[in-house]
Order: sequence, then C-alpha cells, then structure tokens
Amino acid sequence: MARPRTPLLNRERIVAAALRLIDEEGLAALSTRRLAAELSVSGPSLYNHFATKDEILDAVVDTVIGEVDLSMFGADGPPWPQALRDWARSYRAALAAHPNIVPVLAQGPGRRPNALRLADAVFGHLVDAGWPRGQATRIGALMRYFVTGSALASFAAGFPADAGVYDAADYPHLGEAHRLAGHGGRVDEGAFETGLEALLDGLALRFERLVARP
Amino acid sequence: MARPRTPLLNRERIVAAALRLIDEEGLAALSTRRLAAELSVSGPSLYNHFATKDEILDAVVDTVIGEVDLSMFGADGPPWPQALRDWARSYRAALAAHPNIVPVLAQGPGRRPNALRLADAVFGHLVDAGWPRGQATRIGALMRYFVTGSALASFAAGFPADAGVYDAADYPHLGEAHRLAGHGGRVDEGAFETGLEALLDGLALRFERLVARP
DNA sequence: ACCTGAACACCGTTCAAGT
DNA sequence: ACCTGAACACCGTTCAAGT
Repeated sequence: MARPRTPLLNRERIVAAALRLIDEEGLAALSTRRLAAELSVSGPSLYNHFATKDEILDAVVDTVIGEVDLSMFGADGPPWPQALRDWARSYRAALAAHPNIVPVLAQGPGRRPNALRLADAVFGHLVDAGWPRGQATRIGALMRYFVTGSALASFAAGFPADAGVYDAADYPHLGEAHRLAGHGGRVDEGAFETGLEALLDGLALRFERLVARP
Repeated sequence: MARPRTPLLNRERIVAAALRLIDEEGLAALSTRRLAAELSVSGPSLYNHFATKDEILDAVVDTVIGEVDLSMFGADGPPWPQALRDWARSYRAALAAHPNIVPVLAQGPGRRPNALRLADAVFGHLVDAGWPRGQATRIGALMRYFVTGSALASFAAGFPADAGVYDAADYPHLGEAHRLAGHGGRVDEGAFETGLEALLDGLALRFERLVARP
C-alpha cells in the first residue's frame, strides 16, 4: 500500500497513541518506530503529520494542559484565594494523571496555545483582584513550582518498600519509611493539600498587608 | 592498548564528566559513547566501572544531592522554621545549578545514600521539634514538591522573548510576557522566596494551632 | 497527499580478545 | 583487572519510489 484512499493517520490519533505510550511505559518508551508500530504504520509515516518527534511531544503536552479547568477565572468566579485553590487542584489532577510528561511540560508554555491561555488566565485574574503585576507574576510562578513538583513524582513511592534499605545506624529516623510506598496516594494527596492551604494562608497574609498600606 | 598500568578511568572521573555533559548539553546528550569520547576511551570501557548507564545517572544524582547543606538540622541548629528556610535555600541552589538532572532526582531517594540522609535529617528534625510524624512526612514531601518544581525549569525563560507570540486577541494579559525571559533569574528568585516565606508562614500557623490544643 | 523500504548516523550493551 | 573492536538490536530522520 502506498497512499490509502482515506488516510491511515491524523494528528489526533498520533497524539493519543503517544500519550498512552508515555503513560504506560514512560517517556523513554516513546520512539517514532515504536509509536508507528502501535498505529500499524511504518516509522517515517509520522513525518507526514509532524515535522519532528519534538513536535509530537509538544502536541501531547498541550493536550494535557488543555484538561486544566480555567473557568474559576471567569468574570463571576470566586475571590482569588478560592479561584487559586480550585485551579491548583484541577492543574495537579491533570498533571498527576500523566506524571511521565511533567518534565517536558514544566519547561514552560513556549508557543503552546493551551499553556499560554493558562498563564494568561491566572495572571489576569490576580491583577484584576488587586495584586500588583510583579507580585502576580511571582504567584503564577510559585504555584507552577508547587503543582509541577507535586505531579512530577510520588513522594511516597520514592522510598523503597524493602525495609533492609533503612539501616538504623545510617538513617535513625527512617525506620518506618518502607511503609510509605504502601500508603502511596494518601501521603501525596495529604502533602499537596497541606502545602496548598499553607501557601494560600501565606499569600492571604501578604494581600492583607498590601491592602492595609497601599 | 589493552590494560594500562594505571587505570584510565574511575567512577569519580566518569561521574564528573557525565554531570558536565548533562549541564552543558542536556540529559539527552548523555550517551555512553559520547561520555566515553569525552574521557578519551571507547564506549564499552565504562562497563568496567558501572553496570549500566542508569547506574552512572544514579551516581550523578547522588553527587548533586550531596551538595545540599544539612548542618542546620544538627543538635544546636536554629528552630524548625529557620532550619527549614536555610535548608530549602541550599536545596534549591544545589538543584538549580543542575536543572537538567532534576527530573531524575525528583523520582525520590531510591537507595541513594545522600538522598536518604537528606530525608532522614528533615524528618528527624521536624519530629524532634514537636511535629507529629504524619505531619512531618507531609512537610518533607511538600517542601520537596516546591523545591524540585522551582529548580526544574526557569519560569521566566519558559516564555518566548518574541513579542509576536502574544496576540492580544488570544492572550489579553500577556502583553509584557516577552520581557520575562530578559529578567530571567530575578523573577524566579523572587517567586521562590515569596513562595518559601508564604509556606513557612502557613506552616507556622498550623504549628501554633497544634501547640494550643495538643 | 500519504504511505513504503532503504539508508545514514546514531544509541545501550554484550562478548571475545588482548595485556 | 581494564581496555579494545566487532556485533546486535535498537534509535530519529531523509529520501526516492509508489499510488
């Protein structure tokens, strides 16, 4: 077969297969040959739809970012602390569903439309709420730090379940660390919520000081 | 030449060359062949010192983690908020000096001794300071989220310097975003400090409540 | 326009051969 | 013990050839 009457591939199908491969086997498993095989075509076929493998990755990343809810930044949304809370939860949920792609996505928006829309919505909402532009930029940055960091990898799963690793002579306080991996999601969920609320409290404190002496 | 009288390679030299390569050209530039060439040996020579490329990467990561100052968690260190502040700054500085390796390092301590020592020191200090063990775990996790997220990539550099990217119709609030990349370090530094202080304020609030009703 | 196989310069790793 | 070249099964990408 050379050219089929209806195309075998399109960008959407390629992106979906790439994301599935990354989710199930990691970023390193995404090769153009492997991806093509999943789609039952030969490797070079992909180059009819994307110029490079990096462009495929870019499209995957923007698809994931597109899942983040931004509706709380609309005109009749909640006050900024609640909007930030709702957004951070949705942001983390979208990223944590695809942890293997977070290192790519954390490089910043680049020219990806969904990522730029997200940055625009957060910054705009904070400025409209009364934050000075410089502060609004910093809040956008520090929220991304926290959310990407929390989605990049599970804290709990980073500790081997093998109790033999934690020699009491070397690590006197890690005697229970081998049980962390078992608690998995709950530890990370709790840490994210604690950190988010602490951040919001700290920011609210700064906002009060800002309004008190403008 | 087959076996030289004094070995051409050792683990230290390999790790140093690997880190230099990663810093200067990114994680993708680290191939065993390329690394071997930097050390003026043939590719397979590396396998006399490490079993796999992943083991080399592990050693690189633990070297970087080893640069983090943990002295503030000693017996006569400062109270926990100041210790956490000093540690977070040193942690970020060590990681931000090698951003390309952060995605690897963020996977958790695994069996790497310096990473386990770090986790042990933070957790032990918080528990000794009076935090319940569950809370201390969460604080260790959320601090890692924030620090790795802030070291993974520059927020400012993620926005293209090309003003043409930010079409006012699509992104009404990003009119000045093209200037971010120029401000580079200062934006990220400010965001990190703001986030760190906000987090510490929020945690202090929680600690007060904890002590008030034990 | 959209697919193919062949080809190029790369990978990580194994292994027999050298000293 | 520690290095080498050859070899294997992989990579991303280009390109001429097919319909």
